[in-house]
Order: sequence, then structure tokens, then C-alpha cells
Amino acid sequence: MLALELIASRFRALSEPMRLRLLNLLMQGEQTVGGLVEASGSGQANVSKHLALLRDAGMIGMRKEGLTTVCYIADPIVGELCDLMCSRLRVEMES
Amino acid sequence: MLALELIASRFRALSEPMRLRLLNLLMQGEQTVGGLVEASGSGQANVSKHLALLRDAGMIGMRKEGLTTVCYIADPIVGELCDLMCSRLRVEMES
DNA sequence: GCACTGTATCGCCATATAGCGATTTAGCAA
DNA sequence: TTGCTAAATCGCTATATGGCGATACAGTGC
Repeated sequence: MLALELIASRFRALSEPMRLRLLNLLMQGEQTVGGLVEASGSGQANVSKHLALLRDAGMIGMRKEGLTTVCYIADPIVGELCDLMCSRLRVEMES
Repeated sequence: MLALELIASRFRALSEPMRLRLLNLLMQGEQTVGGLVEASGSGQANVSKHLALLRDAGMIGMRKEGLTTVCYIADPIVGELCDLMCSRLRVEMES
């Protein structure tokens, strides 16, 4: 895959509100898929698909623990990118 | 618009290879739409649409100069985000 | 007025994907 | 084995969007 496509695909992983919500929840600590379903207010199938996409993008990790699957932030870039974007938006709001 | 949707829409603006290419070209200095069409190797209609999207996302600015339209990077976040993503990808490649 | 040029926009098609319910799969326990 | 639960996957629909050619619009010069 070309570099630009790789970069674009990672930005695309951050381009859905529901995925940002899931990442935000995970930034408070690791959680099970079920916990994320409940906390996000979305359907189980959707959350599962979004999490798989985030995993494929390398942003989160998942480990099986018996019946449940635990998710956690795997890429430190996630917080940095969101902080950068958020602080920039704050600047624009104020001006 | 909710904050998460705003943030998501800005990441989405960065989620297409062609738009990253246009931004990369503009990081070398401002250019006309026609110059970007030629340099990008894409069609005029597509480039125009991508540029309009980037403008709506606040990432570039455009000013009319006679017949031509000159585009320029308007948001300093563009370079930072791409640098961050690129350096992170380099780290992953090496490991 | 007319012609020419640079952009923007339109109409179309193909693809991607978010969301939903239903189903399947995997692991645990009786 | 059977049942139960958590998660993944399937099938589907609706929507969004990238790319294309054609067209419309706007600014310049004749």
C-alpha cells in the first residue's frame, strides 16, 4: 500500500463519531466489548465492527479473557491526535 | 454539530489519499487550482471538489485572482497531524 | 456583443460503510 | 451432552462519496 493510502486509512479510522467515542471510553481504561456496547449506546454488531476496524488500524488491542474480549488503546498516537484536534478546535471557537 | 462529529469531520477531510496529496503540494507553497490539477494528475472536477471539502473543513484557504483561484494552507494543524502520523508509521515499520 | 479560459457544479455510476436484526461461533457451566 | 452468554459475522438497506464527462458560470480581452 502506498504511504498516502496508509496515512489516509489511519485518519479514516478516526473519522467516525462512534469510533471516537469508543476510543474516548478506552482512554479511561480498558473495557470489555459488552461494556463498550452499554457505554456507547450503540448496537452490539456495530460496536463489534467498529472495534475490529480500530484493531485493524492498529489503534486498539484486544485480548480474549474467557467469554469476554477486553479492549485497550494500543497506539499512543490516538490521544495525541485527538488532543491536537480538540485544542485546535477550541482556538477556532474562541476566535 | 456535536463536538465528536466536528472532530470526526476534520479527520475525514484527511482520510483520502488525493486530499493528502493536495495538502502535501500546498505545504510547498500556495498554488492555483489548475496547478494542483496538473501536479496531482487527477481530473479538474475531482480536484475542485476535494479543494472545496478541504476549504469547508477549514484546512485551506482560497482567494480569487482574476480568472484563477489560489489555494494555501490555512490551518497549521495540517502539518502537525501529518507529521505525527508519518513519524508514528515509521516507528511501526521499523519494529 | 463575442470568444476564450479557469473553476465550479451537475448528473451519473460504482463502491464503501454505518446501522439494524438475525444468525453463528466460542467459551463456560451444569 | 445441553444450555447459557459474549462476541463475531451475515444479509440487508440507506446513505455518502470518489471519479468521470458534460455543462454552467465567471473573469478577461477582443
